[in-house]
Order: sequence, then structure tokens, then C-alpha cells
Amino acid sequence: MTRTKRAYAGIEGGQRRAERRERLLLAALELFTSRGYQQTKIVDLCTMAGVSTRNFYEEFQAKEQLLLALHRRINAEALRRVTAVLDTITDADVVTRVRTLLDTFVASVTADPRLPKLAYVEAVGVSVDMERQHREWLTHWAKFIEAEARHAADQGVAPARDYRLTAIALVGAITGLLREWQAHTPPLAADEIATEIRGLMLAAITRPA
Amino acid sequence: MTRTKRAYAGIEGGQRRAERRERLLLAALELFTSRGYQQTKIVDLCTMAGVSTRNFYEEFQAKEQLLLALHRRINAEALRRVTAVLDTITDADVVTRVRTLLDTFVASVTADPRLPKLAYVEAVGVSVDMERQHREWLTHWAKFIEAEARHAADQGVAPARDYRLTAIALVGAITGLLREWQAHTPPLAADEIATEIRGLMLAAITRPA
DNA sequence: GTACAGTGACAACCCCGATTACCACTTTGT
DNA sequence: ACAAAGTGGTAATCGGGGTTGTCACTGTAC
Repeated sequence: MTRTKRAYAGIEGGQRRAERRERLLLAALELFTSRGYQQTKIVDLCTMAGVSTRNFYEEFQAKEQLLLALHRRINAEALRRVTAVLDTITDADVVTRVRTLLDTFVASVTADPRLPKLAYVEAVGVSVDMERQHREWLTHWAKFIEAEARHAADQGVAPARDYRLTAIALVGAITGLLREWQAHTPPLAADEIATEIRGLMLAAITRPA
Repeated sequence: MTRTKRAYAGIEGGQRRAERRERLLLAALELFTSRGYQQTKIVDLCTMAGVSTRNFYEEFQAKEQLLLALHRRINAEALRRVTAVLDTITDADVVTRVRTLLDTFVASVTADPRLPKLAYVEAVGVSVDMERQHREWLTHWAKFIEAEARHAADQGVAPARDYRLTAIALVGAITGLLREWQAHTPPLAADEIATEIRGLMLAAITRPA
């Protein structure tokens, strides 16, 4: 493993590696969602990213690492946006918070149709590691929703009960809608999805126990 | 292609083929859900099913055909049960019908943890054909739910509105719960899932427009 | 009993694609 | 300018596994 010790060709070595890594991720997003994950060969990725197979193995141990990285990035970016905006309205009423949470999430993940395609279609059932990472994010989002539901219960607009399964079901509902959204021709409107989700979620947590 | 013209070894040739086909399907259900679809090799399937690779190609063109057949069978069996029981209660109230529909569906698909694993994890994002078949069943089930929702609207217990996206979201919710059900250790109770789905669905279609 | 058709197992073939060894080029230090 | 070290691309290797050719066996018809 070569270690960069000083600038080379005017550019710091690590930066060049970072750029190659980024180009590989971009190429992977494109190819995984067009040809499919399994159908995408490492050479294809390298060709599109403009790097050699040699470079590929400098950045990633295997194709699966690219998938894991993209999946993590999509979820992390959505989470970053959601937490950022929710932190600015800590004392708003529950309906507003839930609406904001969902709108922000949907906006983040529908910014590019390839995002839901990758996270909810291509990344499913690939390997045990991928499934583990999926479940990690699933619980993450479910806990998020659960917290809002408890918050609603505290404010008296929802019954005090266990929202664990409700939260998981809601994540499933969002996933299902987004999977449909990216698969549908002609394209569905993203705000239709957001509206549906919003109504469903409010109905789900305010329904009588 | 050899054509069977008369009985052989006391058993009609076509029947033997049918039994081999069945054993291959059984082996596929087992291996696809334990090792994973992609990781399962044709030789593995043949070994477990007790047939030769030659026999395999007499029944299926490729491994994918097995997956498609299993996915179709799981959905068709659930549909058969659901329609059968719903036909016996055509004039029941909507709440009863919805409850029956969901309980029957959940019972059918949780009869064996491998069923949801295959249909909702392994069969996702495998090929364009597989995705097409998934969407066919998705629309099928969604129309089913939509019909019940319209039925509810006719009876005045739900608002008259477009339930297309709601139905898709509900299918997603069921899928999400069942995916969690089969992945969870220790195993979740199937009736917890059924109860949650029931509450969610009734809340979703009776919520004010 | 013999020829023939159906059946099935084994193993070799062959292709694809992941991985890496090697070499050529580029830049820097003296 | 030359040596040394970093960098990158190409091409060969290597293995896995899908596919099929061949052969042996079993049962049937005449």
C-alpha cells in the first residue's frame, strides 16, 4: 500500500484519491440504477469513472462497498437535513413537526429518482452486511417516528401506547410509495407522495388505541 | 426435446417431471432464503432436490425462473385464500371484510418465515422481469384494497376520494412489517403484525379527506 | 432375446469477470 | 541530468460456475 508523503503533480495525492473515489461513487449510482447492481461489472464502473481497475481496489475492497457507501450516504444525508430542520422548530406543535419531518425526508430522497431506486430496490437482499445496514437505518428512522408519536401523546393529541410496530409500518409505507414513485411512468409528482404520507402518518398516530 | 409417450417404470413420465419440478421449487425456497438467491448455485439446487443438472434445464431455463415461479406461487396462494374467504362474506360490513382480508393474507404469508423472506427480500431488484412481476402483484393487491376502500365510502364510513396512493402505501406498510417479522430475533408474533396492520388500514381509509 | 427409446448422471468445456503482476511514465531531489 | 520513488494502465492469470456432450442404464415392444 503506497502512502503519499508529499505533493505530486501540483496536487496533493490524497485529494486525487478522494476525487477518484467520488467519481466511482457517481458512476456506481448511475450504473447500479440503470443496469442493476448485479449486472454492473467492475470494469464498467472504472470505465465510466475514468479510473483504472487498479485505482478501484485502492478505494474499495469490493463492489459491495460501493453499494454500502451509497446507501449510507443517501440515508445520512436525509437524516442530516431532517435533524437540522427539526432542531429549528423544537417547540412547534406535533402536526407541524411531523409535516416538516416528512416533507424534508421526501424532498431529500426524491431529489434524484436514482436515490430511492438504489436504496429501496437495488440494495435489497444483496448480502447479510447490506441487510444489516438496512435494518440499522430502519430502526433509526423508526425510533425517530416513535419519538414524534410519543411527543404527540404527551401533548394529548395521540393515545399513549406502544408505537414500535406503527413506526415500522410507516417506514414501510414510505418505502413502498417511493419505490412506486421511481418506477412509475409517467413520473408521479413528489408532493403527491408527501401529501399521502403525511395524511397516513397523522391518521396512524392519532387513531384511538 | 424428448416427449413422453407412455408409462415408464410404472409411473407416467410427466408425473416424474412434475415431482422433480416440485422438489426443485422446494430446494429453491430453502436455499434462496438461507444462502441468498445470488449465492445459490444451480448445482446446489440440484443436489438438494436430488436431480441432475440436466433435469434442471428440462424444467427451467434459468435460476431466475425458479424465483419467478416461487414469487408467483406465494402471491397466488394468498390471493386464492383471500378471495375464497371474502366471497363467503360479501354482505358483511366493511370493518369485518377488511379484518378478514388482512388476517387471511397475513396468516397465509406468515405460515412459513421463508415466504416473506423470499417475496420481500430475495426477490427484490433481481432483474427487470422480476421487478415487472412484483409490480403486477403490487397493483393487484392495491386494487383489492382500493375496492374495499370504495366499498367503505359507499357505506358512508369513509370519505369518497382517490385511494390509489393510500392503497400502495398500505401494501408497503404490510411489506415492511412482514420483512421485519421474518428478520427479527427472537421471532415476533404474527398476530401482532396482523393487529397493527388492521388498525393502520382502518385508520387510513376512515381518516377525513 | 434383441433392438430401441427413454432417462439420468457425470464430467468436461468454455466463457466471463475479478484480481494482481508487471511495466512504463512522471515528478522530485541532488 | 540522473537516480529514486510515486503513480497509473494494461494485460495475463486464475477460478468459479453455467451449459451441454456423452455414455451407461433401465424398461418396453415385437
